[in-house]
Amino acid sequence: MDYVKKGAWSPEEDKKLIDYIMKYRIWNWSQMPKFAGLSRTGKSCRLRWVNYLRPDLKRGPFSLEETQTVIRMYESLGNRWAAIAKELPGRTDNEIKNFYHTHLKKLVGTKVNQVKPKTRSKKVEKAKQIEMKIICPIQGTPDQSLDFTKSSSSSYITFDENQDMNDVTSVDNINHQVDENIVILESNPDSTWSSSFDHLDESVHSSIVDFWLELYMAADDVKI
DNA sequence: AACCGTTCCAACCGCAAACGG
DNA sequence: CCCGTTTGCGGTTGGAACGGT
Repeated sequence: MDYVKKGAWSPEEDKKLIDYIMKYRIWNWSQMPKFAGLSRTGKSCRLRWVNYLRPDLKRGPFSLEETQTVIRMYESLGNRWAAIAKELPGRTDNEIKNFYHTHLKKLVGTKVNQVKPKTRSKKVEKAKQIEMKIICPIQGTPDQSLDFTKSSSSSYITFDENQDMNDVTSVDNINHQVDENIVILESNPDSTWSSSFDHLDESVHSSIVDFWLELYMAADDVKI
C-alpha cells in the first residue's frame, strides 16, 4: 500500500470497516484494509473497531459503580488497563485509561496536592472567603478501595460555615447542603479534620465517600 | 468578538507477546 | 529453537471543543 491515511476516521471509512467486518468477520487485521478498500494500516483498523465501532460498546459517562470498579481495580492491578477493562463490559482499555487520566488520577494515589487547578470556580473562591468548616476529608476511609491514606495531602468536602458536624448523620443531610456552598478543595491535611471526623460511624463515612464520588461526577462547578 | 489557555479523547507510536511456518 | 508476521498493550500526543478574559 503506497499511501496510508492517518488521523481521524471519516464516516465513509467507518462504514467501509463496519460493512466489511459484518460481512467477512475479522480474519486478519493486516490484510483486511486492502480488501475493505481502506487506505489504513491494519493496526489503525483494529484500533478503530475495538475502541469505537464495536457494537457492544457502552459509550456515555461512567456510572458510579463503574468508577468505583476502576478505582478498586487500579489499586489492585495498577495500570493494567486491559485487565481492568475485562471487569467493565462495554468499556475499552483505552477508554478506561483516558477516564483514569482525566478524572481519577488526581483522586487516587499520591499526587492530589500536585494538581491544583490554575483557575478556580467562583463558587470555590466564595467558599474560601467565608472560612468554611471542613467536615469531610477524603482520607483514611474505611473502604480500602478508596484509601487515600497514602496521599501526602487530602481532598475535602466542605460545607457552609454554619454546618454542624453533628448534623451529618446521613447522605440526605449532606445532599441537603449541596445546593448552596458545597465545594471540593485540595489542601494539606491538618489537625482540625481528623478529630472532627472520628465520631462518624463507618456507614456514614463510606456513604460520604460514595456521595462525594457521585458529586464529583455530576457537578460542573466542582474543582478538584 | 477575538484571543488564549485548558480539558479531553481519538488515534498514534513503540514495544512486547503470541503465533505459526 | 529461530525468525518473520500479527496482535495486543500502555504511554503519549494532536487537535477539537470549551471556558475564561
